[in-house]
Amino acid sequence: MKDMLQENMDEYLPLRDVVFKTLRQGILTGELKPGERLMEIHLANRLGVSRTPIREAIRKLELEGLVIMIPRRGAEVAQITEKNLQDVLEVRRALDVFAAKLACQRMTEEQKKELKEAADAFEKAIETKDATVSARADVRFHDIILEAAGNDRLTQLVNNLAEQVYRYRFESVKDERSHSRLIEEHRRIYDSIVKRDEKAAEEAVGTHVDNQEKAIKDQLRAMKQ
Amino acid sequence: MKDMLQENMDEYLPLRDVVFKTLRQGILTGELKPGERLMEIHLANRLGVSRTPIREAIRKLELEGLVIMIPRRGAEVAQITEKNLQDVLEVRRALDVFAAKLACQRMTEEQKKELKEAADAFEKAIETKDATVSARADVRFHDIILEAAGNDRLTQLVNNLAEQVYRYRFESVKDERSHSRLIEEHRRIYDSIVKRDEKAAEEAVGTHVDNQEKAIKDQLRAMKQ
DNA sequence: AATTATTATAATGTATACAAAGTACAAGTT
DNA sequence: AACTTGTACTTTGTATACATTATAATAATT
Repeated sequence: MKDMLQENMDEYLPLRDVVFKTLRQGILTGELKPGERLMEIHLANRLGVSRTPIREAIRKLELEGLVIMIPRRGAEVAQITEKNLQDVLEVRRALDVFAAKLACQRMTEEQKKELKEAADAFEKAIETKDATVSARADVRFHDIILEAAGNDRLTQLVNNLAEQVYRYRFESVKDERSHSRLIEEHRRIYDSIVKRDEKAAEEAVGTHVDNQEKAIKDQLRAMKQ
Repeated sequence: MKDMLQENMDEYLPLRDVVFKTLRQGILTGELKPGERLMEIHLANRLGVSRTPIREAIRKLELEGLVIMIPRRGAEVAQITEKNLQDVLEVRRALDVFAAKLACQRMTEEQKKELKEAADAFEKAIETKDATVSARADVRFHDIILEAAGNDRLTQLVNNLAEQVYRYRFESVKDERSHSRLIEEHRRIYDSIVKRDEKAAEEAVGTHVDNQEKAIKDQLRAMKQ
């Protein structure tokens, strides 16, 4: 009874958090374009709230690096420069590799089973050629590794960094030419982690992220023209 | 003339940022203790501002992980659990090691000179036995390595993580028994980076952070009693 | 015609107001 | 004595108001 109450409590979300999620989604999906100004009154009207929750959401986006503040002019969606993207990808690679290493040391038998299921589900998802389904399965696979790494801060940082390049990654899963490569890479990652072979896992994740990086950069170059 | 104006423009800081820095400082120095509630009206009165800048500052602290929000109850200073500290230190170690590796690849001759100066300054600072001066010199040394790594996102993350353990690190520099060890470690880091010996640099930074970690944990255990 | 002033408009920065939820404590009930 | 119930009070969540600064468009001047 008390538990049920506790559960339903979770449903309450302050407007600032709703706005935060909405704006972040908008930025990541590209609905809000880099350089676009985020004007409080406009957003408030559009979302049907007052300026206060908007402002508080923007403060969080600011710290996350998704918007930049110009004093007395307001917020605008952060530009993704090539250097910036490079920096994010570089750090993400390091952290993903580190997560794989930790996962080798800490993964439980239960998690091994989950990882196997996720790997299988990913291969099936790829076959459906539904990019959304594949992307979700891909996320699930990596989430299990992160969970196995057992470091909440690491999880938070990797997820945040992944978010910053989200708009591009989706496209990379779409590209059918890379499907067999993706499956192969996941298999190598799975095998090495299950064997607790740290060096192999680090290497497998490293090349996996490298390839993703290449795909993203191709994408970016294509977009520029 | 325009430049001067530009410069003076920088002096303007929105109250929210002043409050943000003030509160963060308060948390990191321990003036605001873990578990302590941050009540908006009290803080507003104490700092002589309205609730609005306070709230916006809290939103940023929330995302930084320095305060936690309890819905409809407000913010309180985040507890540092042992697990949490462990997680932060673990990630910080990985990123610091990574920064050293990048620094080996990218450090310019100019930066090498700066690093030498910083290393010398650190040794002199240690001799003065003034903990504040030593700590500052220590920060300077590590900042140069980060700068040489040439990755802004990495710099941001490392600084943020360092901040989370700041309240303990200060104490570790104070402990005179560790002085010779610190000097020795800095020398090894300096030497390996200048030689662009990635493996050695990674190892040197690794043990440096490990030792720091031990010191912090001793500190924490001592505080508990 | 180009450039500077002027002025109206709109946006941010900050403070305040008000409603809803949470807290604590006293009074009443079993 | 333990447990509700009620009530005053505090605090957050949200909206709005006001002041200051930026923006843009028009008029005035060279």
